[in-house]
Amino acid sequence: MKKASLKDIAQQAGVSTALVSYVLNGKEKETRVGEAIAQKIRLIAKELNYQPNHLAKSLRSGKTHTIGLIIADISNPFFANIARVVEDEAKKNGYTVIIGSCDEHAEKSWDLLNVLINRQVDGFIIVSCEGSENQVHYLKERNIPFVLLDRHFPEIQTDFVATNNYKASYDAGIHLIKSGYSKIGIMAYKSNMYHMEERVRGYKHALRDNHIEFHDAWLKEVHFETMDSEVRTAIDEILASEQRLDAMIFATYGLAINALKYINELRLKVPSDMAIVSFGQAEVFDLYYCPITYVRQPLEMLGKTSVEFLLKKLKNPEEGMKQILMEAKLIARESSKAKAVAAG
Amino acid sequence: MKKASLKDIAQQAGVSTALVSYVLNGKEKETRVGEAIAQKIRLIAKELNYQPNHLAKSLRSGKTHTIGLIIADISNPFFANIARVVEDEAKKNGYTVIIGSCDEHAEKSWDLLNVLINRQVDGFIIVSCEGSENQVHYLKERNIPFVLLDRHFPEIQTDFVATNNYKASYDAGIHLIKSGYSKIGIMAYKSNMYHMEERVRGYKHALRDNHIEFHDAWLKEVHFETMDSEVRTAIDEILASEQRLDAMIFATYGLAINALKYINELRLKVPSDMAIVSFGQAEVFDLYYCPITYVRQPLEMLGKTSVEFLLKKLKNPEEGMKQILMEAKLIARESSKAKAVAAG
DNA sequence: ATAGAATGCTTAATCGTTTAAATTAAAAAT
DNA sequence: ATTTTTAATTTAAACGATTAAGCATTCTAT
Repeated sequence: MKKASLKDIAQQAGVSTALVSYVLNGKEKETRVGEAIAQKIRLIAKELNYQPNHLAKSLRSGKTHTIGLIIADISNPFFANIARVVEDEAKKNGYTVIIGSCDEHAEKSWDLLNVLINRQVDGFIIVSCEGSENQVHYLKERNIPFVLLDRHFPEIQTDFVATNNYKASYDAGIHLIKSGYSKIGIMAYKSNMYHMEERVRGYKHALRDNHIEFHDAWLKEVHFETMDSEVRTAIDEILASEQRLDAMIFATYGLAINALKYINELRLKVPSDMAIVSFGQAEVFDLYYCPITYVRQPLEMLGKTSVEFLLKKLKNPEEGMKQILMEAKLIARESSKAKAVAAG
Repeated sequence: MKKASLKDIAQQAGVSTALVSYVLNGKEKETRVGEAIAQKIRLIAKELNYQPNHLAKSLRSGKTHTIGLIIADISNPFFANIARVVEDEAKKNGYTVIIGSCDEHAEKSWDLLNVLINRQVDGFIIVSCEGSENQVHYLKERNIPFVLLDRHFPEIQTDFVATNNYKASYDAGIHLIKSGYSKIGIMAYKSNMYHMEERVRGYKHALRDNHIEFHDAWLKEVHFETMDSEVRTAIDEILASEQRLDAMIFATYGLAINALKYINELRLKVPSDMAIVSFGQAEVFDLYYCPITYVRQPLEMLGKTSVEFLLKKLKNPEEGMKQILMEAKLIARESSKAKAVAAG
């Protein structure tokens, strides 16, 4: 049994497709369709289990009610969760989301962008990866609506929804200092992306404001692709140095996971051998023998707001630029508890 | 600047859209397009950065090159990962995947099904939830191609790709018994889904084959929606009973996570207080103070094969029914290590 | 020279909708 | 008895692509 189309209904009802379209779209009033014929049309539609063809609708209207979501790394649970939020929120508004992960590769991101543009998505929500500025410019030029999520480029004027990473990292530093730690390192991705730089900057300022001198060796930058080995090397270096750190901030979930694995192998104890605060959030942090203190980003709000911004823009393309920085919250757990000797 | 269409190219080249279509689809030979004009068309297409409109193509061809993937619970990392595999594999073959999670609700699954059918997906890959048999029948009647993934209904003849859950669970039981445990419980979802029943059956047979009497109190069934509290109650009961269990099998990842959280709260030690084997896989199991023994399902193969089956069916709808059961592998870790007194 | 084949291109229908404009018929106003 | 309004419906173009069929040319063979 083939799918029923407007035509089929029209034939059965003995009317033109226009009438059917009007009735089924609730425009009977404006277009003055007779009550009797309207009833008949609705009945036949139900009988044939009519389902409109989205392709045809979209082709005609130029709107697909589809959002392209490009995520820098879907294997990161933070992003996976944010994707869920975006999907749910979009669905609530009658939009479908097509998700793609570029795995932190600008090239892949570019491919995705094109595939999704071909698929006629109405707009994009993008967690940008390094080196994708040109793509942002492209979207602006082509006048394709989009919102940057979680990461943005301060030098490009765009809509965005992101976390105040500077503040989050600053808070993490302050928290460790207040808990009695003073030799505090940070591990981050080697990257010139703004959100990463902000995390390092916040950490540095926390030290500075507490008259702790920052040493270059305290900042460990590793490459995303070769994280596995570089994290180990970095931790080896930290342990070998005379200035033995007593606490570390991990700027991302992935770094923390890799580091924790290695720390376990080395039989180091958290927090006595090393206190830890990490960005990102996941069940792992709860179930680790020593629950990990982490920076909780307003995941739900980030996702929802990004959808909200985009949909507003889709409804009214003239809408002004929307930018928002949301505050993260430090969730203190065992992994950063006050040093025995220090003040509680 | 608006998107260029075939018409735009045709106008610039001073030819009909037919020629442009032929050239850009590589049919110049069959349709005998002049070499000079073909060159010109290709050049103009490049200049205008022509991107074909998928909607129009699909409307015409009846093929969207889109697969609907309905997942029972995307918050389960096993499913999240399998979704990734499906997506990657589909992309390799030029297909886009639209993912939806029904959160184990048949009703939601039904909605998703309809939304995706409206979107004209070419076929489905489905991780079914309880009570969705009617949906499977519907797809069969409507002759819409689909493959069931991970879960299937033995009483309905369909294509499917799944794990041999009976064997996996049997192996888990044997492993615990060989490691010296004898009072072995299992926690599962209260469900009459086949995959769940098979897991319980496999466990029971492992006991039987080793002359261990199964007690009803050893099987704890909890509801998916109220898992949080019911898992706790179940564990409380186990601890309170005179027949104190020394090992447990968790039939799903979600159950294991909830149980481990509670076990931690109770300060029980794994495996000395209770050995554990769990289905599912995730980083948590690695980073837990005592790495968790788990059943590794052939995630990659499951995902890839399901795509393969579906695409074959799309290419040739007359293709015969394909069913496959894949073997899981038990990954032994600390959480089920041999009891001190028992044989190593 | 001329039928027939080969070549190169256009026409027009089609997929399933939407919607402005045209048409017709009936009712109301003159 | 006309004209004007109002109501109810149809027509047809459009969205952007594909493709079978048709129409001119030019070339080849008789």
